[in-house]
Amino acid sequence: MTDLQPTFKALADPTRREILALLTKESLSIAQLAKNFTMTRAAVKKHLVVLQAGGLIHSDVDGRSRRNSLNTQGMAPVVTWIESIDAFWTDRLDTLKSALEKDLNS
Amino acid sequence: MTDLQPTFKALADPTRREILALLTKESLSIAQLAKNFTMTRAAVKKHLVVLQAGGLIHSDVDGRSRRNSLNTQGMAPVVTWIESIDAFWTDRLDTLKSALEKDLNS
DNA sequence: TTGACGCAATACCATTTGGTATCATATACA
DNA sequence: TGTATATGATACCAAATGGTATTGCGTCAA
Repeated sequence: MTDLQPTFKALADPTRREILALLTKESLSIAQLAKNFTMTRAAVKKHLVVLQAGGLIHSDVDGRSRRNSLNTQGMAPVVTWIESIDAFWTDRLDTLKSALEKDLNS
Repeated sequence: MTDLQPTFKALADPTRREILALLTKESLSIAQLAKNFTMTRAAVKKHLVVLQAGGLIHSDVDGRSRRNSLNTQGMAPVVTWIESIDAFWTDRLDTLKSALEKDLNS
């Protein structure tokens, strides 16, 4: 059984969800991300650490900067858990997953 | 735009997720739920309040007891949000695929 | 080599959170 | 009625959390 906690915890903060939403558009450095918020870069950095612990992003060194990118595969444990709670969502989520798998295999 | 925060917050605690898992099998009173944990009944009650605020359960009076039941519809905002993140991912894969094909053909 | 720039790390602070303990309220039943 | 049972509500505590401020470390460019 994978550890769901870090991922659920990462998703529980609105700032972190907004960071993820921003990263869906493009990979961004901390400074670029921080421009979207009123808080300091250090605060944004802390959120990135939590997101990384949840397996939702990864960051790669790029010169003296650092590119933070989305890792939607990290959402998999959450999706699986939701499925386990009620079969109602299984169909909807299965459709979503097949779409992803289709893309991955094509 | 529905308020995702109460639901994500409700899901962020392992005890609360376990309560939801227990409620998938049957509706339970606070006392019955509390038997599954080492914490006090009052602590379980607090978790139930948070789950209710997240729209994930509802509780109906039943004599001097109270039946707590799962409300899987409450998961809808979360699923929708995840879809919004994943929808990007499929697009992103398409972009990547086109870029690769372009590279291969050049 | 020397700044300047971007990020990392740490100390520190206020607030939130998960928990207990305790007391109050409502209902079933002898 | 009176008592036991189940829940509700509140005060309080320790730890986690989200934030700032500050300091230090690499890396690019003149």
